[in-house]
Amino acid sequence: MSKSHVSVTEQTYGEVNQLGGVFVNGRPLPNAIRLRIVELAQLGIRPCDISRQLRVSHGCVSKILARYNETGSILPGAIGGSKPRVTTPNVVKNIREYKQSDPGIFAWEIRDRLLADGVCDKYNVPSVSSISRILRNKIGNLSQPNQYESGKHAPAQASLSYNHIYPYSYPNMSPTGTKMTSPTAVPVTAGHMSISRAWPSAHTVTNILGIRAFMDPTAITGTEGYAPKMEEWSSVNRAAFPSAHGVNGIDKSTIEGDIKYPQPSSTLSSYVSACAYSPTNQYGVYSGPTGGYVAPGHHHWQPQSPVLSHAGSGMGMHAGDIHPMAFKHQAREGDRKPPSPLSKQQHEDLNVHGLSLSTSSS
DNA sequence: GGCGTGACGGTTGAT
DNA sequence: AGATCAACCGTCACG
Repeated sequence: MSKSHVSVTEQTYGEVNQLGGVFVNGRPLPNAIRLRIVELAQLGIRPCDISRQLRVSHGCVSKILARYNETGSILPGAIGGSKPRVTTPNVVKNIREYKQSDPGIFAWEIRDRLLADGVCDKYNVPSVSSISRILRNKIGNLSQPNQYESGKHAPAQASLSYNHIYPYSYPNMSPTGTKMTSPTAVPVTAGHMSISRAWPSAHTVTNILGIRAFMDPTAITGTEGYAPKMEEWSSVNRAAFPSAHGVNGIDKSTIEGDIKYPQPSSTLSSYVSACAYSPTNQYGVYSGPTGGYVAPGHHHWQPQSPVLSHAGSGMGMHAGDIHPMAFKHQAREGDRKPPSPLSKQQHEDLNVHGLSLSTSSS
């Protein structure tokens, strides 16, 4: 075990990997780092070099890049939670109706009917055993009304999605079953992430890396002083990413609606602050020594990369930028892992671990 | 030396 | 409120 605990105070914890990078076991790398990994890879930098420069294990780099190649997203998957229920009230209601109309119906027949009637689809149809359990536990004596129905039978309403009830919308789930935010569950926009960025010259990794926002607290103005939970944060970014397409004029229509939590229009400053961890952030582990990487005041990036420069990229950006290129083109949308369920606070301030990315080796 | 992959220990959030 | 479960995480080591 080369890992060593870094915690020096009760407020900071984390571990240092073999490369000297700080990470929080069990928690995703900051999106900024993830983004950096992808961006560096797009600049042609080898994964092994990215690994060394960012001090992220090569396995992680490989994983992030593979995920990006597969899904077009740099974002981590949804952590935690449980599988969505399939035995929704609507399903139970329909099962009861089937049972009432045909008391001798088999569970597998009910299952088929749920599919045939569009009450469920292949992703959320209950198993036969679940149906049997429903019949046994929830329906039982059909002569008795139950909680799900008080009077007339409502017709099977396949279109009655339980999105508003259940955070996961099966029809929107990826084949991998990754949970996806229901469109109606928590309207989200990512307008604040709709930023273009200038990217430094690819001539040197050092410049490319220029992670001032991580390194230089003075560059982090407007840090809210509160870092939301990582999942919230990542969910924000996850939700935010589609807007990048809007920036690219690819999928703007999908992001202009549901703006419920507009973010400051200053995408640069807001995102820089969002991506910079305050020293009192939740983990504290990425708020290590700063300033040694990019000299404050000398941070000015020019849009030079043909790969990563975009319209309106005149503004210098910091490491925390979520760049449109963080996603692949829309054609990838189909196989992207859907975003994780959005939860309560994720629309609030974006904060990313401050990074201890002292890259003196460069 | 670079890279893909699985085990591992950990976190998270819904149930 | 706490336990359980199943998702995910990044690191590490191996091939």
